[in-house]
Order: sequence, then structure tokens, then C-alpha cells
Amino acid sequence: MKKDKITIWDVAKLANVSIMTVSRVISKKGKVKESTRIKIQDAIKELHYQPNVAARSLSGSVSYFLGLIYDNPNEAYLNQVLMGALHKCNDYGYNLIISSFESDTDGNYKIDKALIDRAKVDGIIIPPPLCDSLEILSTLTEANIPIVRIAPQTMLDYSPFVCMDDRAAAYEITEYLINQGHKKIGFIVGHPDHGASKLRFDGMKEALTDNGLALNEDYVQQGYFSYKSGSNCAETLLGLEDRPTAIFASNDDMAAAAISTAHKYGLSVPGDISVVGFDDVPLASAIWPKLTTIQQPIMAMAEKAAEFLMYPDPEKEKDNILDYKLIIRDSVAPLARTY
Amino acid sequence: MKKDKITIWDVAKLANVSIMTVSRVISKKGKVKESTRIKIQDAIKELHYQPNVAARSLSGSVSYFLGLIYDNPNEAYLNQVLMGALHKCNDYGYNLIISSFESDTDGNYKIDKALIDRAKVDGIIIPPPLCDSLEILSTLTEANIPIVRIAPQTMLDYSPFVCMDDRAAAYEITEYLINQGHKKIGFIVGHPDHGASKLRFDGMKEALTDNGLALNEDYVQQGYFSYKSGSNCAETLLGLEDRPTAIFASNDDMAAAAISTAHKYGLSVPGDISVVGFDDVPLASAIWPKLTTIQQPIMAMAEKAAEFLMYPDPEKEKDNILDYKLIIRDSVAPLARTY
DNA sequence: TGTTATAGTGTTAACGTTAACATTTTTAAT
DNA sequence: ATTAAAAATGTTAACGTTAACACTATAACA
Repeated sequence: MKKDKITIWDVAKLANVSIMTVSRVISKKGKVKESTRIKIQDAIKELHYQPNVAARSLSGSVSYFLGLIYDNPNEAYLNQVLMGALHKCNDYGYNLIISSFESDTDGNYKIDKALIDRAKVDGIIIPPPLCDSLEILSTLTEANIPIVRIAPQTMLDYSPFVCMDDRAAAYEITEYLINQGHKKIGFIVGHPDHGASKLRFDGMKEALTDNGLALNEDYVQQGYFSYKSGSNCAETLLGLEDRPTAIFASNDDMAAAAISTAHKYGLSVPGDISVVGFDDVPLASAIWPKLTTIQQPIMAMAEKAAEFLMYPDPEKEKDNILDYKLIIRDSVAPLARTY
Repeated sequence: MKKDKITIWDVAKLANVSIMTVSRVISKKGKVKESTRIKIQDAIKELHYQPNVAARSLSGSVSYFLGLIYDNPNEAYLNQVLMGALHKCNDYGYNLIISSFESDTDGNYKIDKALIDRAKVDGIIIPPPLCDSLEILSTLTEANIPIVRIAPQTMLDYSPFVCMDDRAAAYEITEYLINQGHKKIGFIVGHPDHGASKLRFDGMKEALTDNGLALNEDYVQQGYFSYKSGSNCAETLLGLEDRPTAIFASNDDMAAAAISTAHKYGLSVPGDISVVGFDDVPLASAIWPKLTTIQQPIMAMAEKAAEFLMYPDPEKEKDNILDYKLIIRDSVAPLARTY
């Protein structure tokens, strides 16, 4: 009694056309008279027909699969990328295949071509830090697979990408701190392998300079984007004789660590010390006080990346710098003036 | 100069057998003499041959795709499920297709059969809360798609599933609190739609009873697993004339909220009040003080679920209750005795 | 009016694999 | 040595779609 799988043939029969015409309608290629298109679309609806990906993929030049590869970045970051890509894929009838590319101890990536060959993906989305690995990029290019990178820092001419202006964002949040009266600003640098770390540091330094402030080397600590590294850096910063009145951590995890370290020292945040982060991951609003931070449009970047791959268009690809947003919450207080 | 796609034919020619024999080797079905198997496997390696999923899927009865559907559960939870499923899929040459099933305002799920029809998945992994929706389960069953549920709370006979013993875990962590001298224990209930909420509450009550303690209705607050709801409940609990000395929140997000609320009240944790959570999401160790909580084997559950789907085996499926772990960190202090 | 371009449609052969059945080879049993 | 059974391998036709080309109507022009 159960209906068998519905194929393009069933649709063709019902609409009284050939399967090729149906194919033209579903893949939006070639010309079909408006009236027949409607007839066919009605038939598709009536039968609840869904084209079979495997067949389309096998036969045609499009696989309807997009790949997303990742190394172990921040979990929340990955999640955002994932959700963004997923949404867009679902919208356009694509599927997303996710695969981890783990680096060996030397930081080299063993390229597992499985993803590539197995599913014949139409393109691959590459978030950081993978997007800055020449090894990966060249392998993919050789295999002739289109890629779109998310927030790459190097080799910007290598491929289409989407990003935000890290430098400008760091500049803005630093200036915000300065406007609140802070002059002694500690900075926790991000992971040296992530190009964004340098940009954020640059933006911060520039804001300092433009406001007539000098950079105090003691106030700069090298972190690695991890909570742990943030703790260590904050430990050093807060242990300083003449400690900063504000700390700018290059991501939220490290900022959260800084807050927690301050608490441990009996310092109130933002009463005794202000802290700002970067990224606006869920953690940022799950801690107390809630973090003032920069909201990265991570999901939007992933959506755009997916779009670029599904509908390549050199024109659109120039519109690839998305807006960040300064999110003011509770972790910064104006500096009480001291004479 | 570039080599064309390598197919089963190339392997067959190199190994000097028919394509069918090669097929038998790659899909591990049917009998092949050991010596020929080796010959073929060598050829596969030499050519870097990767079977084409689309073709296998189209031709055969196996699609090499597993589905994972989700409603918007806790982000960290989903991430764990995802990683677990992903790992196992990659290990066995499967691909994972992820799709969100959003409920409408009435809490009903509009079943989008796209996932099912489009990719012909071999099975679907269903985490909570979807795994307790009869609507979803019956649709999938009708469509004849194998499913494995993660931590379902109802209709346990409906399908294979993996879970942990929520009741026992809640019992154990409550008893831990009691052993630290706490008698006045506040409890923040989880979302009423998640069956786990009731189990955790039951475990808590049972521990109370077994230790000769009575349940104080004022100490029980209804939360919804969200940070916000945790804040509200903690607000009520801490505002009580005779406030509890410990709070057991049904998940980490709410526990984090409770800690943050305590801080806002000028209460030290765990000095003035102890807090425990449930789940051990990353947040649990990213806040200060670090949360004492129950570690759910979420990733392991997802891995097991994927395995069940890829290699169904009624025997193995009986071994489906995974171990939790009480993680003792810094958010609980023994109760100072007061006479 | 015929010619020519073009919009619209159809036919057939791939795509790379597995299912189902067919055949050959090996082993075991008399 | 003969036969039956089992093991190993091969042949062929799907699977559902699109590419490439072939064809037929319609429109546009001289």
C-alpha cells in the first residue's frame, strides 16, 4: 500500500512532458515556457517530489554538497560557523559535510583527501586557523575545488574570502576604554598563529598612539586564546606594582579568565579594574559581570561564504567585509579620577 | 597531464579482476579469496582510489549518510553530540548530514522530509528534546528510517537509544552536598519538556529522603535550562528569609547564573553558598569558581548512537547506559557548623 | 512568402556503483 | 574418478539524474 519512491518520471508523466523538461525546471537551467514550468511545479508539489541527490551528483557536474573543514578552534566559534553554513545550505537544497583536519604535532596538516574525493563537494568553507595554511589551500586548489575562507589573515589574493575589520574593531574598543578615562591599559595578545591576533594588537596600539598614549611593554602579555593562557597573563598583569586599570583581552575566553583572576585577587570588576573581550561568544554574557566586547558576525560570514560557493558571482564577492559591533555591557567602568 | 577520476574500473584492471570483486572488497560483502583481497587492497592504495558515494548510494541499498536532527538545545550540548557523531562517521567512511527541525510556536514540529528524501540517509541520530516528540518518531518510523535516540525520557520501547542514569547522578551529587553538611538545599528544576528534568528532581528528592531530610517546597524553583531562567530562580532562592546553604541547578547554565546572582548579592561562592550544576559543559570550568557538576558522556553517547546505526547489532544495543562522573571542583564548601 | 534565428522540447547515453543471477573453480565426499 | 557442494569470481541490468545533441514549433525579418 505504501507508495514507492517518486522519481522524475512520475512528475514527467503527471505533467505530461519529458523528464528532461522536468530536469530543467528543478535545476533552473535552460529554457522552459512559463506555462509548462508552472504545470511541472504543480506536479512536483502534488507528488511531494524531491530530487535524488545521489543521482544528480553522479550524473551532473554539481554535487549539492558543500564541505566545511575545521581544526579545533574555539568551540563556540565553530558552532557559529556551522550554524551559518547549515542554514544557508538548507535554504538552497544543499547538504553540508563536516570534517576535521587535525594537525600533527609539528603543526602540519595531514591532508585527508577523503572528504574531497568521497563526496565530490562543490566547494569548501575554511574557517581559521586552517584558512591560513598554505598546505591546505594548495592541496585544495590542485584538486580544483573552489574554496571560500573565513577571516583569513594571509595570502588574501589566494581565494575569495569573507572577513571583518579586526584592526578597526580593536581600535574602536580601545578608544572606548580611553574615553572612559583609562590610560593604563593591559593587553593580552592572541595566539601567534592566528593572523587576527596581530591585527587586533595593531588596532589597539594605533588607538593608543592617536590618543597620545604610549605603549607600556609590561602591559602586553602573550596569550593563546585559551582560558588557561588568559589566567596566566592576567596573573602577571594584576601582579604588577603599577597595575593597569583596564585589560583588553584578544578574545572572550581570555577576558573571562581575566575577570575570574581579578575576583581571585579580591578585585571587583569593573569597580577596581575594567575588562573587555573580543568575539561575543555565549560565554561573554554568561559570566558576571557581562563582558563588553566586539561582536563578530561569525554566522553572517559563514552564510556569505556558503552563498559564494553555491552561486559564485565575482561581483558579489567584492562585498565581503562584514560589520562588527561594539557590545557595551557591564565589565567596564569610567576611571575615577585621581590627582 | 592531470589524472582523471579513478574509478572501480582502474582498480579492477590493475588488480586483474572484475569490478564486482573490487566492489566486494570495498563494501565487505560476499566472499573473496584472501590473496585476491590483498591484491585489490594494494591496487586501491596505489591508485588512491576512493569509492564514489553518489554512485554507491544510487546503486546500492546503503547511502553512507547518517542524519542528525536538532531543535535548538543548549549549544554546548549540541556541539558535543556533533563532535561525537562526526568522529565516528569519519572513522567508518560515513558522512553526516545535519539538519535543524524547528518547532512552530505551538511546539509542534513541521516535519521537513527534505533530509530524509534528499539524501536517503541510512539512519538518524536524535538528541533531546526532539527524541521525545512522538510526531517526529512516528514520521521517521513510517518512512522506514532507522533511528537511535540520545537520552530519551519517554517511549523507551519505541527505538534503540543511548542514555545515562540521570536519576542516579542527581542522587549522587545531592548526597555529596549532604555529606558536606548541607541540609538546606535549593533546587532549580529543568525545562518541563525535557524528561531529564523530572529524573534529576526525583534523584535529588530520593537522596534527601534516604538521608532523613525533608523537601522544602520553597527551595524548589522551576527553571527552563536557560541562563536567564537560572538567574530568576536564584534571585528568588537567595531572597528567601531562610535561604538555602546550597543550590543544585539542573544544568550548568543555570548553575552559572546562580553563582553570578550570588555575586551580585555580595555572597561569596562557595564561602556563603555552595552551588552545583549538571552536564559539565565548557562553561562549567570557564567560570569562577569552577563548577562542581556531573559530567555527562554526551560525546560518547553520540558515538555509540552512530555506531548502532552503521552496524546494527541487537546484542550491542543492550549495552546502552553510559557512565556519568561526579566532577568535584571549587563551587562547594563544607557547611560551617552553627550551633 | 520563404528563410533564419531562437525558444521550447525530446532522445539517448553516460555517471560509478551494487543486486541478482550466472559461471567457473576449488574442496569434500563417495 | 565422479559428483555434489561450496567458494570465488564474472556479467548484466538497474539506480535517477543531467549533458549533449536532435528536433519541432514559433517569431522575426527580408
